[in-house]
This record gives sequence, structure tokens and C-alpha cells, in this order.
Amino acid sequence: MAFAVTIDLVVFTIREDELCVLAVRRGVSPYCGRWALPGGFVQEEEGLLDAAQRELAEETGLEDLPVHLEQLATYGAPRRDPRLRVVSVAYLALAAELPEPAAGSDASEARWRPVADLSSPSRLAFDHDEILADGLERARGKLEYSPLATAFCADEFTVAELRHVYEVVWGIDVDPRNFHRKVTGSPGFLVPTGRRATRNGGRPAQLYRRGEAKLLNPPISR
Amino acid sequence: MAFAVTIDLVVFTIREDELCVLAVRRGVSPYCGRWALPGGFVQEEEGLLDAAQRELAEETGLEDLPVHLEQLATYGAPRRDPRLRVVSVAYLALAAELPEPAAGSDASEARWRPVADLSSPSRLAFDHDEILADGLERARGKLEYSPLATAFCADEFTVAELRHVYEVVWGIDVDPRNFHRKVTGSPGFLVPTGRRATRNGGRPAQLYRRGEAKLLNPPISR
DNA sequence: CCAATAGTGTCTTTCAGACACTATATA
DNA sequence: TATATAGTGTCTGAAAGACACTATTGG
Repeated sequence: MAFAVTIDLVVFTIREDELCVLAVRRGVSPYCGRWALPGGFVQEEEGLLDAAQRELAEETGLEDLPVHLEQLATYGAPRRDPRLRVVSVAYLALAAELPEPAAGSDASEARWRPVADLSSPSRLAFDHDEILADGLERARGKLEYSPLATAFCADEFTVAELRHVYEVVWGIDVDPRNFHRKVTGSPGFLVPTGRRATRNGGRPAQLYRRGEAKLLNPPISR
Repeated sequence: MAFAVTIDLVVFTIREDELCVLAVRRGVSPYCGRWALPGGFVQEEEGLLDAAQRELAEETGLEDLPVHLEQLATYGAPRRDPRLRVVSVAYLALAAELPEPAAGSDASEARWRPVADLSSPSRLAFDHDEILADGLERARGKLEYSPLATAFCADEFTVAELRHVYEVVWGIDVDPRNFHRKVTGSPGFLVPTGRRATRNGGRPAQLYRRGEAKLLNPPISR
């Protein structure tokens, strides 16, 4: 039995206080005209992660992206693609704010779409609603016990910017004082650069870079 | 580009104070004679989870197994199988103690092997060392914040038996008093049946069944 | 000066971890 | 009786959450 194997990407970023996902409008059948997650076929001599990185570079138009990329899950229901039997390996990517993407070969349009606009009966193509929901849940959960939130920030960032990531992804308010104490007290999470920045008036904030820590203990609870 | 798609199973159980994994000795090339994880090809009209359930039933010889089964990860390095391009979707299964398994069609032998015996340079076939390691890490992590440990227990079990699961999987001692307070105080985790049992002498213990809770909050920390 | 944001200190409650103690079975 | 295991109570230290307070900028 022969299968086609594809990669689908759930790429999140934060733009203007909203969690956004990279979406493409399909220009070919099936689901022509419908919004979908970006993706494509795995090539003959290509590993799965390699394929995900290639697709990500193609869709965003950028090389050497400073993004987090991890495998999410694999979807292979017999008729998820009406043309042929396709098994799709989904990857989750988190990126700092990027420029508006360019449309790829088989997409008539590519855009950052607020995740809130794609909920419920928004009906992405194929089973992409399910993949998006799984990606969102993974991202939300991982913020708790990993330093993943820094993947949404630029190379240098303030504690307030990092806190903003949590607030947008979780959709709740976080106490600035307790958050500050927690993240600056978590060893290896943040490294002060010595520089300071004034972003929105008020006292200038210390700038930080991601630290070496791979796990947050204790976690930050939702 | 055509791929073969397979399922590989990481099936854990606890036997005689040891965490064991279901392993088969390969009877055909490649890796003939070597130990491997059980698995097989996904059929034409079969979903991935369906295939995993079918393989699990075939390998253990039992239907309607009361086991936990979840997708683990997907492995697709270009030359992980020397014969052809294979993408394998691995599933993690956790089961209460089961009888010694029967060998399948392409395996000369099937056995429960202690995980400790398969560490380091044990060299399972293909990339199965990596899959096993990923499965072990997933199982260990999930015990912390989910009621998954009950999947290793029979339908009715004592707090001591549940504690034993944590001790064997994590390889550490757990304080019986604090553990008892914690799990019985976690709402929806355990449901007392009213029955009692004497397993090893001493005061008989209350018997419990799994509750409805899908998440443990706060988690039990390693 | 005031407004706004950054960052610290302090109090209360909750919970993990250590462990003494009581309860109920078998030999 | 002794012994083994089940289950409860209590103390201590760490950390979460609430929030008063100080610090440093711009207007």
C-alpha cells in the first residue's frame, strides 16, 4: 500500500495583541478558495523535520528563521484528502513578529489570521481545524512548564513583553509584579543583557535574552 | 513520491516490580534475530489509531483490551528502513499485567522485556531505541499531571498498588503517607468502591476505581 | 508637578515533604 | 502478643496570589 506523506504547519506569532496563525487560501482543487494551513509533500530524500523547515522557509520567504519548530502530531484518516491516501505530519512553529507572508505556488493568498477568527464553524480545508486546535492546545500547555514563550519574542525583550505573550496566548491577565518575581527568579530562564529600553513611556525596563534552561520548575500556572 | 506507512507500538506494563515493554524478536530480514518493537503496515482503508489497535490486539492476542493508547510521535528519516522509504507512526500503550504474548507472523518470539535491560547499547532494530526512549519519557512525564498511572492497574486497585506504579516507572521511592493524602484528596481522580482487600498482610486497604478526572491539579512531582 | 510603567517587599494561604501516631488485619 | 500495612495529624518551609510601596522615565 502506497501513501503520500505531507507536512502541515501551524505557525503562530503575535501581532497587535492577538495570537495569529499563518494561513493560505487554496488556489487549486480540492477546497479551492478555502483557507488552509500551509504545507506540502515530503520529498524523496528528505527527513520530516527537514521538510518542515523547507516548507516554513518557503511560506514565510525567510531563511534561518529564529523560530521554535517541533513535531505536533500525525493525521491519517482514510479520506481526509479526497484525491488519494495522504498521511500528514503536522509541525508546530512559534515565531516573533514577521512580515506579511508571500503567496506560494498553489496558494492564491497567504496571511496572518487571528486565531480567534478561525474558531468554531470557520471550516478550514481538510482536517485543518482539528490540527489548528491541537497546535493551540500544545502551545498553551507548553508555556506553563517550558521557556517556549521566549520564541514569540525578539532576540532582546523586556519582562513586560514576555508577560504580554502569556496574556495573549492564554487570554487572561497576569499580575505584573508576581510574574516579574517568578520569571526573574527562575534560574537559567532569562539572562539580563545590561541594556535597558523604554517601550511605552514610564521607567525603562531591563532587557533580557533567552537563557539555557529547557524546563521551568516550578511551572507558571494558567 | 510513494511511502510505506507503518505503526510501531511501545506497550508498557508492570511485572514483578519492573517496568516492561513488549518486544518481538525479528524472524525476517532486515535485522533478523534482533529485538524490535511490535508493529506493522497500515492497511488501505484503515485509520492510524485503528491500525494501532489492530496491531495491539494481534500482538497481545487479546480483544477489547482495557489499555490506554495514544499517539506518540512519527519517525521518517530517509534510510531508517534499508528496504524502502517508511514513515512510522509510533503509539504508546499502557496496560495492566497481561499474559505472556504469542509470537506473530514475522516474529520468531514475543516477550515482555524489562526496560532496564534494553537501555544503552542494547540496540533494538531500526530506530526503535529512540522510539522506546521517547515513549518512556512520555509515560514518565504524563504520570505527573494526568491520571494515567491507573492504566497500569486492574479495574479495582488499592492506593498502595497505584503508588507502586509511580515508584516503578519513576524509579524512586514515594512517601506512602503523603501519596495517600494527595491522591485521595484530588477530586475525581479515585472513586472508592466500598470493598476492601488484603494483599500483603496488614490492615486491609480500601479499593478504588479510576475517576472521571482527566487532569491532576496540582500535579504529583517527580 | 503628574502620569505611566518598572521593580521590590510583605502578608496570607496553600501545599509539598518529613514524620509521629493511630487503626486493623494476620501469625 | 508481635508484625505488617493502611490511613490521619502535625509541623516546617517554599511558593502563589494579592497588593502596598518605591524607582525612574516623559510630559
